[in-house]
Amino acid sequence: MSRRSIPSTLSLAILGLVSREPMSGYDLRKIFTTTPMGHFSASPGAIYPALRRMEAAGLIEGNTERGDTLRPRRTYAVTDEGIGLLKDMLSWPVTHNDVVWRLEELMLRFAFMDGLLGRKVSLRFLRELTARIMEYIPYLRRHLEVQREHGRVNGAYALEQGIAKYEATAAWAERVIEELEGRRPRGLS
Amino acid sequence: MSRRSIPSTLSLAILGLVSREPMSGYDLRKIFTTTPMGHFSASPGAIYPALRRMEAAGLIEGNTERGDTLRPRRTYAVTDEGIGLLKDMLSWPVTHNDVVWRLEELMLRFAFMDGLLGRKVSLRFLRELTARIMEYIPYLRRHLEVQREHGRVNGAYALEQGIAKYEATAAWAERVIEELEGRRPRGLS
DNA sequence: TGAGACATGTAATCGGTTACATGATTCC
DNA sequence: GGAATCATGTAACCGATTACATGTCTCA
Repeated sequence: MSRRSIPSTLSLAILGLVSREPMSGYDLRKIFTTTPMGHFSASPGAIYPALRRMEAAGLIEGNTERGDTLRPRRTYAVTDEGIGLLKDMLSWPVTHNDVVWRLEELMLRFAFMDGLLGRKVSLRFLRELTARIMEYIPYLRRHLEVQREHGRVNGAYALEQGIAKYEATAAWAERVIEELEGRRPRGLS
Repeated sequence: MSRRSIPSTLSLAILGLVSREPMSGYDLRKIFTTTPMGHFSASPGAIYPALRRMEAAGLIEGNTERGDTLRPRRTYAVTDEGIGLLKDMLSWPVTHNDVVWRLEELMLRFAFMDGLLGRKVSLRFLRELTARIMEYIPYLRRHLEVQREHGRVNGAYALEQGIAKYEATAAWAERVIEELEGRRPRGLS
């Protein structure tokens, strides 16, 4: 795990998508508006500046088509450096803070993992994820007691929703581990 | 549902907390660092400016203690206008976009609902939430098929996690509805 | 030739992050 | 009197949102 990083989750999504196949900003916007791929802003004011930043950082490379016109099309492809950073970020360990604050980003990392890194890395990721969630849940349960003691009925219920979310994610991770290990038939959601 | 609103989720959390009892910025920071109350930045650079904005907007009112010193303590209490806005925001219907992009904010709204509005409003909220989730899941399932057709193994799994999260939330909501209606004993998470 | 999809951009504004700075009170 | 905790703030920077602006291609 190195310290190299990327500013935002949006950038990670862009880097991951562009690493699968070269794309224009418009293609990215289409993906963000028409698929559940993360829920990223498809606003041009977010995507085009992000592409320029990443190009300036050497992570992607733009190729201009129709360059003579006033409305050229630019297709971006990932560079070796971009692939390096992406692989590096996808290899990061799953931390407590990831689980608390960035669960969606973790899922994004997982979604891009199989193309660039092996099944083993996916498995390690899932085991770490499960471990971090299992460490976190008791803390949430203690606060659930506190909410109840204070008579915060809805506060307690809302916490229960959080716990249910983490439990469902841990159960999902365990199921996927079994499937990836071949100990269980695959693909029945 | 009026159009009046507040800029950020952080502001909603602050308004809700301050509406329960007057608090200083420091008190808020402590809550954000030591409890799972949302996961808000406890950074002074976020909280103190937010308090000033909300005071300027007339939603809260600061009371300075120790005003003669260079390090006064300011305790903020909600104003009538603040209560009005909060009640209004808590009464908003649950929309598709809320479910897709702001599930955590929905839970925050729910957590503050019982103090200011009746059990009936909580029940309506939960029914709307369940309905919006049930409408959303088939869309996610269709995209799950697309991921599988494209051979995106991890992509499909990541989507399954999303679906599992929504299913767990819908199940939670249905359970809470029954408990609030008295059709089921309460409080066993 | 017009509609609709394709395609990229900018400017103003705003809130959050990070890092830094500093003072007050309590209690041993 | 020193440590820990209480307590508030600011400045630089940055990325996202919103709204606006505009050009290009395809096909009926």
